[in-house]
Amino acid sequence: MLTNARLVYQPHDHVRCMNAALDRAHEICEIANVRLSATREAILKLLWQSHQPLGAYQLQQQLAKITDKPVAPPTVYRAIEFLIDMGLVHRIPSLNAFVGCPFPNSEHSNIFLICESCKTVAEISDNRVNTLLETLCDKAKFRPKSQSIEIFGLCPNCEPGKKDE
Amino acid sequence: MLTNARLVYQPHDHVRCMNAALDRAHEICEIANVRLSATREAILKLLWQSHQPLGAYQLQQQLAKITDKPVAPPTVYRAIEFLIDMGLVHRIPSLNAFVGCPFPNSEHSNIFLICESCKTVAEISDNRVNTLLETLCDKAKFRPKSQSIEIFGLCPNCEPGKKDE
DNA sequence: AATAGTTGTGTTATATTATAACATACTACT
DNA sequence: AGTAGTATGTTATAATATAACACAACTATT
Repeated sequence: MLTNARLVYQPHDHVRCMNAALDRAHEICEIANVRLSATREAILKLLWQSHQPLGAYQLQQQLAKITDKPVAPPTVYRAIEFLIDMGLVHRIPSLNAFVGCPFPNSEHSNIFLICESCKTVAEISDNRVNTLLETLCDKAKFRPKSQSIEIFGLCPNCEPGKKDE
Repeated sequence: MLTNARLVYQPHDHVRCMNAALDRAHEICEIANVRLSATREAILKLLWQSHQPLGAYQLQQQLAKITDKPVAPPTVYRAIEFLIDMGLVHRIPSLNAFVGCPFPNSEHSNIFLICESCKTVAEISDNRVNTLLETLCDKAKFRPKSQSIEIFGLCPNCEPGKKDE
């Protein structure tokens, strides 16, 4: 099992967290021989400002703040598309929003824990879930290609009463 | 485990399928003492025309065809919201579309098998998945409230080569 | 360094999905 | 019939996403 839940739910050196993600991104793009252009890197960096997903238009706005020349929606969507294709970013369908992927090299498809209060998203990658779902698909004679598992609820910081025990 | 996969993937008496769903809906609304108005029933019926999900604007168009007075989007969305609240319909977030729920009385949260070719959606309800996901949430100290599990791939009818063996 | 081919971005317009806000109509109960 | 509650009509607009074509930047080769 792979997860960034502990990290996400605790105060941590987020700058390091972000830099690690950016470093991984550079590596991955280098290996794949594709360009992590300025726009693409900027979008990725914005997505790593926090563990809350951002919508395309939020990204557009924030990009306008830090750049001189504001960009139009297609540019944002193209950058996002690239990052998703490279496995560096995930789309959270039910939120129409995007979040940086904490372990882009993992083969496993991922589970998102979405806090309904603070909107923080943690990710879990677990083989048992995949195996179980594959078994179910098999029984149904369905051939799975990809999946999206979103769990909504309250993260430990927003859970009323006990914060950490 | 509960599923409508077998049914969905095989030729079946769909009129009966639909009528059963409508009957269930009437029952459920009666018990809950809420109104399954004409518009609401029409929308539900449209969603049960097939096992392919429909978007809000597709529903609007189809409704316009069978009714004399076309309705505006809010009416469609309100009907959908009602049906979702009653557990009679599901939203498929990644498709921005809606589909009739085959076992509205089930407590379990559901898994959608979405065929990328014919768009058919089958549903599975399985306790082991829920249990496993709860265990994972527990470890992450995340309190789950609801979930959405979408699996994309090919249904047996669209799987190239072997149709049924 | 000039060229051509590829890849990335700019720009404009528009499609698609969803909701806010307020007015009116319907329904069930007394 | 009157009234409270529920459902729908209507208008406008917000929010999300993409199509289509022009231009620019990068890369590899000569």
